[in-house]
Amino acid sequence: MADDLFKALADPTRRTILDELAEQSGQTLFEICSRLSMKHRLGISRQGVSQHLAVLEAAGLVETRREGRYKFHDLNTAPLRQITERWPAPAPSGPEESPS
Amino acid sequence: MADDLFKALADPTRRTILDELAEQSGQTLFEICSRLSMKHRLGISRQGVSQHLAVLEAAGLVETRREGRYKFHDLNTAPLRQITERWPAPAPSGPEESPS
DNA sequence: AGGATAGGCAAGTGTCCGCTTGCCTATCAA
DNA sequence: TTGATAGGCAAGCGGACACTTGCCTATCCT
Repeated sequence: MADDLFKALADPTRRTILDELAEQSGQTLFEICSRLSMKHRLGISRQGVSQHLAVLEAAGLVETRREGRYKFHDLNTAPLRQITERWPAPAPSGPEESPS
Repeated sequence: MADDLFKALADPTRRTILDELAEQSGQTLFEICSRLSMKHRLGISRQGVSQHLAVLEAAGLVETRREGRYKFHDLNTAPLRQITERWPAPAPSGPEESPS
């Protein structure tokens, strides 16, 4: 379950894709391809990007909607919360309200 | 930079180690080894765990302090923040104070 | 219909990485 | 000093994964 999330985040190209979708949501596969190529100088094939998107979708980080022959991709940051929830920041050492 | 962080989180055994250090900080290599073996039924060699700890330390997620022949390991959750900072939650759609 | 565009499936390849094995160093106790 | 404990270094192996290539399906436009 969480395995898919961390595996998806492990690849730098996939993280760049998330960056692009954060900047502009609803991009198609070809748009993402050209952005990776132009902005980030990433020489990667269309199928490579498609496979990355599949991994991101399996992790719940990307959601897709189909319209005709277009498939739009949207970022979903919700799964990222379980990371900081799993290893929460330590309780502050200063004086605190006792919640008992 | 962030590369080390995500790579460190990518492995399930390393995430379990973080769990153990979150539960009890300041464990030695041998303590972590026996916990992985007993609690989690993970058959892994001492060197395997040692290598995992090195990766976690390179990512800043684990800090170590040496005392005599013992080396204690502590969890540091601070690097996790850059994840949620990189892809922040979308602005709420409800009525909001205009910050202009 | 037919071409063009947007995307998908599957097999093959090279590389990185998790893990083990074997040996070495350092600190402590008897 | 000798043995035991805690940890480190380096080479080697096997599997997972990112990426490519080649071909196929679906939708749109003229």
